[in-house]
Parts: sequence; C-alpha cells; structure tokens
Amino acid sequence: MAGILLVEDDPSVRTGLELALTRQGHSVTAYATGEEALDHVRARRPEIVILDVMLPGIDGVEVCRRIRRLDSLPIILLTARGDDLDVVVGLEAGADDYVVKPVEPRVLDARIRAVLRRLESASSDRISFGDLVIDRGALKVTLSGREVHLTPTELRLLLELVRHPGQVLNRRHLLRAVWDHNHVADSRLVDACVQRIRAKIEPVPAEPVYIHTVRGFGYRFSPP
Amino acid sequence: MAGILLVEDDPSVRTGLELALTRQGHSVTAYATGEEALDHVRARRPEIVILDVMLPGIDGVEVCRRIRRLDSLPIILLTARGDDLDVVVGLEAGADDYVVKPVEPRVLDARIRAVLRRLESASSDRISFGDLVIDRGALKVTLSGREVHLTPTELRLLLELVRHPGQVLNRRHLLRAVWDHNHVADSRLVDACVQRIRAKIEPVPAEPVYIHTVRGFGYRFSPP
DNA sequence: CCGGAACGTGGAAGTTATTTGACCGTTACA
DNA sequence: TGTAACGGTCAAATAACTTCCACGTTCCGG
Repeated sequence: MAGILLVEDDPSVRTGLELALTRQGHSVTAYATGEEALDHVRARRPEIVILDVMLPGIDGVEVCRRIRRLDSLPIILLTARGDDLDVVVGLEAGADDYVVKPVEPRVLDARIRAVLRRLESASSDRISFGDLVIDRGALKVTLSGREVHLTPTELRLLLELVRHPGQVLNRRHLLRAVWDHNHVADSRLVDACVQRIRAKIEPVPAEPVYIHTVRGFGYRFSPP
Repeated sequence: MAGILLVEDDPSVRTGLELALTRQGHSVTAYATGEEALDHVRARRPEIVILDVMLPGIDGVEVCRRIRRLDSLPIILLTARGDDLDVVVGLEAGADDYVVKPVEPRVLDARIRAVLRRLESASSDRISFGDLVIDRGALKVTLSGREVHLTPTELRLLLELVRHPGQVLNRRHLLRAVWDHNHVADSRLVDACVQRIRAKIEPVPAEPVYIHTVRGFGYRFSPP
C-alpha cells in the first residue's frame, strides 16, 4: 500500500518486520544504518519512515532530526527502551509516533495507517459541511455530489466565511479579505456576492442553511 | 496552548490529568461521559480530544467513531487495557494515537504536541517553492513577496501542476483536471494558459524555472 | 401601525478572462 | 540536412464576471 522505509540494524527483526509489513500490503525498503536511510530519503521520498532508535553510527533520534530538516514526511520511532524520557525526546525530535518493541505487526500496521490517515485528511484539499464539499485543490465546490460553479470572488468569499465557522464577519472585514483593494467601500458588493453564492449552494436561498445573515453585523457561516 | 477536551470518568484521574495538562499550558475542559463530550464537540470545536476508552454509557471507541462522523479533529484514546486488539480497534475507529494508562503527563503532552504538530504542518494554507508562494486560503500567489495576479484558470492549472511536483502531466490530464469537460484533444488551451502563467511567475519566461516543458509529453512543475 | 434602515433581488453596463486559429520558431529523427 | 511534429506567441472574437443601481421586502424601534 505505502512506500515504507524501514531502518533497523538487527537482521532478524528487520527481515521479520519487512516480511510482516509486506504481507499487509505495504511496499517496504529496508536498511540497517541511518546513513543509508538518509540517502534513501533524499533520493526517493518514502511515504513513511520507521526508524529504530538504537542504530550503529548516527542514532535513530538524530536521523529523525535530520530527516525533519529535509522533509516533513511521517516518522515512527521504534525502540526497545520504553523509558518516558526517551519517548519525550523522540517525539520532540519530530517523530509522529513512538512504538516500543516487541510490537505486534498488526499494531504497527494500525499505527502506520493512523499516521498516514491523519496526514491524508489534514493535507486533504477538501473541507466538507454536510452536503457541501469545498475542494481547495481543484478549486471546486460540490453540493450533494453535483458540482456547483462558483466564480473566483464567490469562492474567495465562501472560503473566508468557512475559515471562521460560527463567527460573524462584518462587511468591512469581508471587503478587505476578499476584495483586497481600498475600494469605494460599497458594502452592497458583499450582499450581492452572498446572494449569488446562496442562489448556488442553498437549497432554499430565502432560508439559508449555510450562510446566515446577522442583521446589523454581517454574515456567519455555520454548518447545518 | 490548545483547547483540549478531556473525557475520563474516574474523578481522581480526571482532575489529575486536567491539572497536569493545565500546568503544561493547555486549556482543558473535562467531562465524565461520552454524551457530554459529543455535545461539547458539536457546540465548540476543541483542538484535540483525549478520550478514555472505558466510559459509562457510550464507550470511548464509539464516541471516537461518532466524533469522526462530525469532524476530523485529532483524538487520542486513553486506556488501562493495552491489549493489542484494543489498540488496533481503537486506531481503526479513527483515533490518532492510543496511550496506555498510567501515563506520565509529560509523555501525554509530548504525544499531544506530536499529533497537533502533524496537523499543523500538513494543513498549512501555504505552499512555497523558492520565491513562489501559493496561499490556498486567500487564493493568492506571490513571487518574492510581490503579489502576482493569476486568473482562475491559471490558478487551477498551477495548483494541478503543483500537486504533483516533479511529475509530468500530459495535456489530456490537465484538460480534464482544470477544464472538466472532454475538450478537443488538439487545442492550444493548455499551452496558452501555461504561457500566461510563465509570463507572470517566471523571471525569464523563455527559460522556465518552475514549469518545464517535456516535449512530447506535457508539463512538469519542479521547484527551482 | 408606521417609517426608516438593513437586506434581498434582478438586470444593465462595463470590465476581464477564455478560447480559438493562424503563424512562427525549434526539435527530433530519418 | 530536410521535414514533420511540437510547442510558443499573438490578436480578435466570444464568453464570463463584477459592479452598480433601482426597487422590493423584511425587520425593528417608536
């Protein structure tokens, strides 16, 4: 499933884990030293790194720090020592998880998935509120699966509202955020734009579910 | 530092953790039951949830699943049982980490930070490549600090290229991704658009640094 | 209940972006 | 070295977007 870089100096543990992870559907590359691992990271970015702490030469925590300097790719530290201090030091070095050996392959697999899932959902370009999905990567908005075409200004206004869910944003704020320029401050611009967005995303524009008017103040986005 | 929602039914453990986390600079809200926690999540989104597994009423794993249905906010499961199966089930339920009690407060703190750090670095609204910064929140592009105005199509094309750094994307792919419809394959749409982007972001458009032409295949975005 | 303020709504006019085709330079390959 | 395929560039036509205005509706205090 994922391109895993495994770094473990003990040959039996290494081949054991490699086999188990491969069996679980991952594609694994294994090395015995930190230097090799760093070269591998530089050359071909793996999806995730599983790093033994006790390594000959550069130790795992240091490898972790150096990888962090290169990239923000996920790292799981693996160690025989479950000392509290070790855990804290490891995590502070930039690791995403810290697993104590011996570890059941399926547990390691679950933790790998958890880290990757988090990365996936966080770096996902999608934000969704009920039926409304905003894909910030493709700059597309869909409502119950059907694509809704929003113009640039509309999209920027919607994104600005969505970025502060539940909060009321006044017209001045929205004009600054969406229209940048020192405009003639015709605050009706905002109204007109909100209306157009509502016409596109609200099932019943007269009774908005997403963008609510707060009379005298501005507009508030709140999920239905 | 962070708005933590702590759910733990044992009063002594609850107040102990609350105190420790508060002392570490977090702002903590604590509840004893899953129902209360779910209400809290709905009403005021916490930054992270720390959830005991053994709860009266709805158990922690189920609360975790329900929170996941609402939101993708980070969840750390806390439990007295360190059984392998429990860990796997908990992580599969959508938890980001699984910590076995008793836990040293500084270890828990380190794990909280690790999860939040991961979220932070991944959900950043900005992507930068050398002098080129793409702000996906404001939908703005800046080159060495100066704003560059890209039209919607230009921005979408750039984002599509940037999403696959180093990879060559052919015209058909780009037409699909950026223009949706199945356009006539032989068109200068992509070329013309790439040209306009280059005119705006490349110091010397004739010798592109960001968007490279791969003759016979398409275009590749690669950081300078 | 009335009057005014705030907001919703539709449309016309002006502005900007996109598409298209033609033409030219470059490159790959025989 | 010739030539066909490929990509770059430009300008004009078309399409889309934004703005602004005018009028209708709702809401709220008096």
